[in-house]
Amino acid sequence: MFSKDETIKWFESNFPDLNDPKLLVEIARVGVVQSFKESDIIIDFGEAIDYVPLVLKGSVKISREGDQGKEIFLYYISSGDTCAASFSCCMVKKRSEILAVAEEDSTILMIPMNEANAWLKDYDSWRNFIFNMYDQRMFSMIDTIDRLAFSNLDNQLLDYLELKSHTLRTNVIESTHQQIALDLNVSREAISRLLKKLEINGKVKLGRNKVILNE
DNA sequence: ACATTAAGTGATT
DNA sequence: AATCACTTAATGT
Repeated sequence: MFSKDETIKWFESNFPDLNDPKLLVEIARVGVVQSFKESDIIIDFGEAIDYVPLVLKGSVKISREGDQGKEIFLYYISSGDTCAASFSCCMVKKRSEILAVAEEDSTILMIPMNEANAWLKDYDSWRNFIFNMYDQRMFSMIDTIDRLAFSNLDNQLLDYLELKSHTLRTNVIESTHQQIALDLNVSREAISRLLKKLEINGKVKLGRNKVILNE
């Protein structure tokens, strides 16, 4: 473990935005430093969350429980981050919707949620910090969703259609699936199946030898 | 009507 | 995601 002074120093270098001296004193007063080994479970599904974790060292993988108990990766938090989800869980006094596992050996400063909550109104720097975290996590989640929802080829195909439509100044693209497939170096079947999806999603309309790009 | 070519589909790896 | 094998649909002669 680490002394209070060491913790504060470490804290200051990792969380430069939290530089309010009074806030640092508070953090030192109520914060508890905990160490985790790689793949240790920090927060499990359904566990009550009564503290906000601030990562001093290492990194933590946050996932959600999926359909058949499968883990769905949400995002990583690492030095200088906190888990936005844990905070929202605290606020509504719910049990954990998420699973937090140490990705590597990690050191985490636990802030009891009562304090974390009170600081929101007492310290601008704390409030900004938490809101920034929400913002960042939101974007990193959107990124991961994008990667899951659309394979490279989806976007490639849409780009291809849009480019062609733009250069030909028409949204009716007269080419066969086979031609498109050749241009994109994939099999004809792959194109047929993707176009079908795009049609179902209302992006295009299909006809023989043509693809009509919707607005 | 028939042949040809394009597109859709399921299975397999 | 590729390949295969097959079906179904559209189109030309």
